[in-house]
Parts: sequence; C-alpha cells; structure tokens
Amino acid sequence: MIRDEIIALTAQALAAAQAVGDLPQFATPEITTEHPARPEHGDFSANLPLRIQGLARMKAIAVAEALQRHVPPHPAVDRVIVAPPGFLNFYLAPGWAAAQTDVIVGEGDRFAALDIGAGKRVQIEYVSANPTGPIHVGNGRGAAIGSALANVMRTAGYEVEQEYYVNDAGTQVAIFGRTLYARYEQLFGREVAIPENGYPGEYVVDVARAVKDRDGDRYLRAPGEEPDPDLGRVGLALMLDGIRSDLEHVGVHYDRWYSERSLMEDGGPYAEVMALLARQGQVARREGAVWFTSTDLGESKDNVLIRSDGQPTYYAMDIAYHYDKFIRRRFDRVIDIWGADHQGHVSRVKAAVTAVGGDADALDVLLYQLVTLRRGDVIVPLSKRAGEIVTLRDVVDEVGVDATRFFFLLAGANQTMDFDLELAKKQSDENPVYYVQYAHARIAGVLKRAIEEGHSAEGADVSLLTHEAEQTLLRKLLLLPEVVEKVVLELAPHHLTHYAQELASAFHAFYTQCRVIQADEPALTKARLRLLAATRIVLARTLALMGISAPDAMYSEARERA
RNA sequence: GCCCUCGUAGCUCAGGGGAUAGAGUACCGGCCUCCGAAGCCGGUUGCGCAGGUUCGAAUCCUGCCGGGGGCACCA
Repeated sequence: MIRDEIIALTAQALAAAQAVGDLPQFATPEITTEHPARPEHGDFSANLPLRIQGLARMKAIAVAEALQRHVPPHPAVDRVIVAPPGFLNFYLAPGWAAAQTDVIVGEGDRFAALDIGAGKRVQIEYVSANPTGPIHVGNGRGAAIGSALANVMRTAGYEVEQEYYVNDAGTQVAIFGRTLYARYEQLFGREVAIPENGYPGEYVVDVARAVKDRDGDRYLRAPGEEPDPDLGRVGLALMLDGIRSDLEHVGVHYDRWYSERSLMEDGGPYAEVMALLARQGQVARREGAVWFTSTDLGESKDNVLIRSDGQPTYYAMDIAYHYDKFIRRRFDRVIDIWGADHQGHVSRVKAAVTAVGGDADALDVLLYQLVTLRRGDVIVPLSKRAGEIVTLRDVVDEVGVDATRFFFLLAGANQTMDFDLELAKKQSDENPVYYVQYAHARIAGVLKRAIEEGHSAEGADVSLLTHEAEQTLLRKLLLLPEVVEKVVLELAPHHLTHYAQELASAFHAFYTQCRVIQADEPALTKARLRLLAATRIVLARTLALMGISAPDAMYSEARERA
C-alpha cells in the first residue's frame, strides 16, 4: 500500500543522508507516518526528524531539511515539504491518485487484500452463549464484532475458522432440563412449579410445547419422579436450532459448533489434559476437590478443576477446550471474544494454555463491554433470569439486520455502549448505515443511467479527475488497505464503520459538486464513471467486511408515504 | 479491600505521543428548471480533577473523583 512506500522513501532518505554525512550514523528507529488532520499539511506526514533530533544532535528542522534533500523521486509523490517544528510532509501526485482507480477496478474484490496473516490459521470463537436461553442483545454485540473481525482477517491473509462453543454440559444445562420438564408437565395439566433457580422465561414453555407437539407424552414420568434426561437433550437441541437460526438471520455463520460435552468423550481432550496436568504435578487434591495449582504459574490463586461432587468445573472444561485448540488442532492463533463479565477468566485461561504446552501469546481474548439496554429512560435488564428478555431477534425485527450490525460496530469493544430500543426504532430511517448505503445506491443509480444513455468508462482518461472533491474521494479510496490492517492489528472492527462514513461523506460531497453524466463532456464523463466504479467497489467491500448489504436502491418507506 | 476497564460537544461515539481535537444526532440558517434532498454547504457547544515524563500529552506514568465489570467447589 502507498503508506508503506512513503515509509520506504523516508528510510531511503535517511540512509542516503547518513551515507553522505548530512546526518550522523545511529540506529534507525521504526519509521511511521500519519495522515495530517489538516489537508494543507499533505497526505502523509513523517515525524522522524522530531524523533531523531536527539540522536542526530541537530535541530529537528535541520534534520528534516537534510532528509528532504535525499527523498528519492517517486511517481506517487508530487512534493515533500518541511514543516515546523520538524515534520516531513508528503503530497500525493493528483495524476497518480487518479490512476489508482484503474488499479482498484482491476483488483475488484481483491482490493485491500493483504498478506499480514501469511496463511496462518486463526480460530475465532465468539458468542458461545449458553443454549439455555435465546440470543440476546449483548450476544449480538459479540456476534457483530466476531463476524466482522473474521471477514477482515480473512481479507488480511489469515485462514479463518469461526467457532461457537456450545455449553451443553454442566449445572446450568441440568437446571434448564428440570425447568423444561416442569413446563412440560404443566402442559399435561400437572400443577408443578418450575425449580426455584430455574429459567422463568416464556421461551421454555415454547420449547416444551414444541416437544409435546412432536413427541407427545413420551418424556412424561410418574408425578414426583426425576425428569427424563433425554428431554433435556431434545430441548437443548431445539434451543440451539433457534440460536443458529437467529445468528444466520444476522449473517453470522460458523464453520463449527463445538460441543462442550464432546470434550468428555472417550479419547477426548478432557481426560487427556487432566492426565497431562497430573503428570506434570500441577494438580492437588484438597477438601475433597481437585485443584489446579496455578499459583505456581503466577496466578493469584489456585482454582478448582473437579468439584467434590465429582463434576468438572467450567474452568476444567475450558482448559480441555483450549488444549484442543492449541495442541490437537494446532491453530497458529486463537481469538476468544467474550463479554467483559468474563474478564477474571482471562489470566486463568492463559495460564492454563501455557501449562498444557500452548503459546499464551498466540491467544488473544477480546473483551467487549456489556451493552446497556434501555427503553427510553428505563433500564432493561439483560439477564436471562429476569422477567423481560429482549432478544437479538426482537431488535433485528425493529431496526433491521444492517442497522443492527452497524450499530454494534460503531463503538470500540472496550467502550460500554447504550442501546436505546426506542431511539433505535425512532431513528431507523436516520441511522448512519442508511447514509452509507445510500451512497452505494446513488452510485448504482448513476451507473445504471449511464448504461441506458450509452455512456461507458471505456478508455477513460482519469488524469481529468482534478477537482478537489474528486481528489478527496480518491484519497479516501486508498485508505481501505490501511483500515483493514488497523482492524487486524488492533482487533478493532469498529474502525470499519467510521471509515465507511468518511468514504460515503467524500462521495456525497463529490456527487453534489461534480455532475457525472454530461452529454457535452464525454471525456470527463468517462473519467468520472471510472471513479464511480472504483468507489462502488471500495464501498461494497467495506460494507461486505461489516456483513452489511450494499443495495443498488434504497427501500423507501418514507418516500412511499410522501 | 484488591484487579480490569471507561470518563472527549446537550446526547451517542471516534481519535490512544504530534501541527488549529472530529463525526453523527440535536439546534439555527442556506441549497432541488440538472445523475435519487435518506443528500450538500455554513454556524453553535468539549478532553473528570491534580501532579509528573516529553521538543510535544486527550493519548504515557502516579494519585484522587465518578461509572461499569470481576475477585465461587457459577458459567
């Protein structure tokens, strides 16, 4: 990408200046550039002179001037200017920027594809919500982040596998089974209460009804008897179908649904990893339980692996799961995306990964802050155990898939986020996603009209793209590779939404100022059609990375009403 | 009490060592004989507080204040 070429030019200038003695010799620090906030400061700015003024024992301005003399010529660079207090500012050549439209159109869907990943296998596990309840709003945030990150990392050259860890074992599942059985019994007229710590949600009744409609009373036992464990499994499978369908509905697809229960199977990771830890002397039996002696690894405390009732803890299962990720399946990188309420779990899992022979540095745990859900001024509890449950499906039905995903990607994962359902509903027509999609629809509209009127970009002379609005738009197009890189390096897909808005804004400004189709300006028309084609590709790419559609026409409820 | 995280415009959020801190929304005022006005242009408002490091701090460090999360033989 062009930014790397600017960096290379700066490095070459430094080496050349040192070679002829304009600058003294010293170890070269890492060279970076940034995009100046003000356009008059150029397209790229290097602060190298400021950073090495001490090493060079010269004033930053003098260093900058020395570097400036040695920057090799480059077709992309129009000029290099020294600016106080010691910046080296690069200005792109307008003709070169315009010519990039040909590159973009030529690369098409491959534009902004990078090779940071170098084919490394990365596993991204996200959502992984308990199948004891429907997918709710908080899970939706994890879904949007994980899915977008997977898209971007694939574009950046990683081989990505997306996975959902299904918690189909353990205490909560057992409680769900008992709740379901109580609901099931109720459907047959028995006056039983759901368990005290059970799941009060109506969806459990729906599941019970679905089972009854399909299988009748085959899971019914004599009053007072323990529930049939098969009922729990059947119920869980139905819940999972719902979860899968809710996620598919918002465009989230997994390569694999990994069953927690399967960890326990014969020859499975659980037995193997427990034996490994025992062999390494990292377990201890105390107070009837089996502990992982993680304090030896720098953890603040030991943790229970097997409870005194013989049941493995969630932590033990998670160790087995990560053993499977790192040792058995040998992923080069593993990214877990969790709600911030799992924050305390991070260092424990990393310690365990190290203990079982994995590389803890290859594990990134991306925590997203919980979503505060509101209806106006009223806080809606997200907990599945509380009365009102607002599902992801509810939100999507109200504001649409595209707006939901865009909204979740608007804030950085570390930022707590407000999701006001009333506002989201009210603003559905003004959501920023429509601003971005509208840009795409406008382009599609013009291109369609151009074809109808017999125009094409064939043989376009893009050097005619000299208007300020055209040049601004061109520069935005060239930014996508940098955005992709930033998202990957920071594991921060929210940069996509902000870029998308900037790009759309640059396009709308261009559209207003520069008429594309002009019968009496055939050459300019061709050039602008080429610019439109390139813009459309970049915009569609950006939307696709976010998992948002790029419509050729906007659905127009507002216009139909008008 | 200890650990993590966040305090940026009225509101929702970017920016996370650079040059005059941005966007959306809200509010005010302009712009359709012309490719879609779900658009464009202009105006108003801000880095929680106090020290420190640096040529330069919204950004890094320390303390304080405030919000959220965590510190189970829960997941």
